[in-house]
Amino acid sequence: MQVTTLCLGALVFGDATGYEINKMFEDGPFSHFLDASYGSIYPALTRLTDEGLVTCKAEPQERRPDKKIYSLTEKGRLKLRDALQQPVADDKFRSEFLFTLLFAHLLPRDRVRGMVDARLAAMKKKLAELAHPDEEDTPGMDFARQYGHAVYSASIDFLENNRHLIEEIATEEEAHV
Amino acid sequence: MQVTTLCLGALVFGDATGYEINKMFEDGPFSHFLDASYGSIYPALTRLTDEGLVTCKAEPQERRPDKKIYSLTEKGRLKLRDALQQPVADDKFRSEFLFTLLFAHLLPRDRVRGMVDARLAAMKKKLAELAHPDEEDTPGMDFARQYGHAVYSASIDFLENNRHLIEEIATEEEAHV
DNA sequence: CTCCGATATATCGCTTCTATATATCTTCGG
DNA sequence: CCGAAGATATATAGAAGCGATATATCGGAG
Repeated sequence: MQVTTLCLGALVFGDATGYEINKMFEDGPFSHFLDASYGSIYPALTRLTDEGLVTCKAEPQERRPDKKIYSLTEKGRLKLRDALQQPVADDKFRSEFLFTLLFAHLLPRDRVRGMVDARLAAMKKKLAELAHPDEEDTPGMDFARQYGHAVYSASIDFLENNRHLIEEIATEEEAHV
Repeated sequence: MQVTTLCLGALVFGDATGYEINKMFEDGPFSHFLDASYGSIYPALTRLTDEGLVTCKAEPQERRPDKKIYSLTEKGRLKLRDALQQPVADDKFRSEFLFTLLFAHLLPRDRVRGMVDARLAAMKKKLAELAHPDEEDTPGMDFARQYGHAVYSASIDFLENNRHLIEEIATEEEAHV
């Protein structure tokens, strides 16, 4: 799924600037299961404008470059609906954390403990973000939020209950003292 | 984390060809939480060889190009150990499935049902792969396997218990008949 | 006995990420 | 009341990596 499609999707929720679309991926509703950055968003918006799938209204601003507000066209709406009917790629999970733990036996125990602590903290933060429904959320967002909450809960439980297994494997450094 | 580091890690488990390393990402022990492809693996192995972090032994084969077997050097082993002490990137989860469901209200109900069925099937397949410990697995692999099992179990449970929420939102097509 | 999938190496083109440059406004602590 | 830091906003260069493809052979299914 290309960034152009993701941008069309973002604009379904209302007109937005490139900056605002970026925020949706960074902090906003998409942040938990998608990512895209300026380097792909701005070129994508240009391409979409060329193809007539979005329109761009430049709003003049004093002492700064124009704010470019993008809106979905009817053609863009149809294109999105079409794209959403195409087969989706498998969910992908990427974890340098788990990769590193494959080599726990090569690492000092403190390093392993620190990594587990950091990951737990990060996941608990995410869990808190996902804990409460937002009244502005669409039903789809609410579903995604609950899904995320369930998965993070399970991850945290597993890590808390099983961290000793991996920490035992790490090399004990205290012998060096 | 660069592909070079991932390749160093792959070679800790034994000498291998580029083809075999690719399989580790596609089917093997890394497949559940990492990905890399020929386009990055082969160039990475060349770079690692140039830097003396791995050695390459060409094994002549009849009627085909030589099989190039890569081995970790002591220098490479140290480099890996060093790389594993660097801060790891956050885990990343990418789901076009959840993205598409954000627009469930724009999609025919059959499409949504089909997507959920497909995702459940894919996750159950993954769960089955992760269900049983392999005697050849290292402790780190076993930990990752159990982690994956816990997360997939939770995902499947959530989807089975809550799929009606998203399916109700989809547009009912039967009215058109 | 043919065709397909696995084995095996390798590269090209395109997409996309990371980091950075530029410029202004707001907010908040000292 | 000032200065620093962070938010707003656009945009691109450079590096990295994915997906597809090309080449070639072998074993097994049908």
